[in-house]
Amino acid sequence: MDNPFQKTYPTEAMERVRVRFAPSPTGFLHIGGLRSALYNELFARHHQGDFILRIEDTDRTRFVEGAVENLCRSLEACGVIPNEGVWLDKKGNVMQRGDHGPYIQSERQEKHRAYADELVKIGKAYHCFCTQKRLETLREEQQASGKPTMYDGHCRAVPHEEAEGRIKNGEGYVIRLKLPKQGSVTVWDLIRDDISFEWALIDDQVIIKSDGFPTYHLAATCDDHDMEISHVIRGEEWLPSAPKHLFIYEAFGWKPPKFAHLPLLLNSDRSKLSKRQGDVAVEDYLKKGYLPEALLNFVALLGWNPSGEKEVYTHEELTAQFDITKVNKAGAVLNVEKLDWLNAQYLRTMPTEKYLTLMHPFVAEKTDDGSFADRCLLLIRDRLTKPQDVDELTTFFFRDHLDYSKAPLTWKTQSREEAKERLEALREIISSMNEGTTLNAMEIETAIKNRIAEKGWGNGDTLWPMRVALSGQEKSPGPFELAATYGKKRALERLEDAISSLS
RNA sequence: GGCGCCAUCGUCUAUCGGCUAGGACACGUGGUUCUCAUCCACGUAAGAGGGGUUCGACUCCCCUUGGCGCUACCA
Repeated sequence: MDNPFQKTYPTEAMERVRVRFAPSPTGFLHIGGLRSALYNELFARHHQGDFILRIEDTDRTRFVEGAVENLCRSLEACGVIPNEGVWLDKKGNVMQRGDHGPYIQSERQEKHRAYADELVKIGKAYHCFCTQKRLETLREEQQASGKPTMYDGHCRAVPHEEAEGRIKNGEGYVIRLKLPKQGSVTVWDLIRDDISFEWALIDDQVIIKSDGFPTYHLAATCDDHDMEISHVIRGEEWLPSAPKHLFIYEAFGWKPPKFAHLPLLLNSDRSKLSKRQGDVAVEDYLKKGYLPEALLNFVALLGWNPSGEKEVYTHEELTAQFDITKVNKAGAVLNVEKLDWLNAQYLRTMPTEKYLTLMHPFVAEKTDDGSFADRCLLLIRDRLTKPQDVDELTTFFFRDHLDYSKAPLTWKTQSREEAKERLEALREIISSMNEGTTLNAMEIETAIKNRIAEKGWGNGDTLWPMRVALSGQEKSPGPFELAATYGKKRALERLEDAISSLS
């Protein structure tokens, strides 16, 4: 009854949901960007709408070669795929699709220009001839006298004809919004409800720079309108400029979209997530071997959750449950340990075939024996957090000989003679076993446990030497599994090595 | 400085006025066990402070404090 979102949320009747992720191509896809993209995508899919990728490259000084391709690849790797806008074809070329193009902002410059001129014409914007120098001095003065630093409206009063003349004379200029000087404006946000701002405190924003390019404020707003964007879901850093955007919609008599400003992702010290403190690039996480599904799951739950006690969600489940109004207002600290845990969950529960296919590249160079490699991978599955851990966990499998100086072959206070005696017995048991193609861990266990019982030995004084003989490690998978994984021949070679090292 | 946003375990969060404040990660203890890991069980741990409103506030309102964002011809 008193839910403010019932105003018109989630979508007005018959309205087509169209949302966009609009990054600027300054390098790589930021993990926070991935979350923004995901929330947009989830919202769109949930409401059977469109998810558009638009590239905001109006700042030519910040453009990075290859960044667009990079962005697309990271999104695709994570399965957050736009159905409209910029995409990469099979050869990796940047392409565009949809009837609302172009989707690369720099290609829309003429439209932006026309909109800006229109705003000037209807008295909602004006040409400003103030030099950088003047603006600097102004700012310094304001700072010195403790006043808010903002444009003083110096060129607001320049008559149209004079402005035309000065432009004709080649004088440099920008176009600024002619914002109201009094009253207030209220932005309605799906996550934060109503937020009010005093017009008097908002700067006359530059919408066309002296290089003729539009700024974000004009370009994004006009493009959102042209592309019939219904909901603008973006980072919280845009909240303070939302009134300017609203002003443009109203100036043109356009119906504004609904806004949802997402909370920021934070470093562990609660500052805005930065490169300085760990990885922020999606590609870096992927390179480290984190699974896209895990990363997506992780990022989705940073600032939102479906309020059950479930932790692991598929993309489909996220889509079905996603509710933009349930997104948290507070920023969220990135907790890599939880990502590790999630990743491990995925590694353990995915189909075995998929697991092996995924992991194979990490051991492929170490052996030609594919079946042996698979057995090794299966054996370490429970001890894996990320694929890159594979190396550390498997190297001993593929060594010709193990270095037994690193871990004692003797258990606790056991004598070398006794350890050797046990290993010789084990060698005899295993060599008498019927191998087939591989040994079976259960059979080995039964045979060895029988012998232990028969002789009155202890588990520790038999199994420890065996396990270390096979692994060369203090910590490793169990001895029976190791023997089975090696196969009869290799297992016996290892035992032989260990026995001679005890002689 | 100005404007805005925010505030539950160390971290991510549940709670839409009734709470013995729930879950997950991390951490600790115990069990299984030759080791480690897995797995299972258990445990430590939170409503920033102060005022209201109310029979009743973690939940609503105000103030304070703290954190963050914006304050560019960057997005």
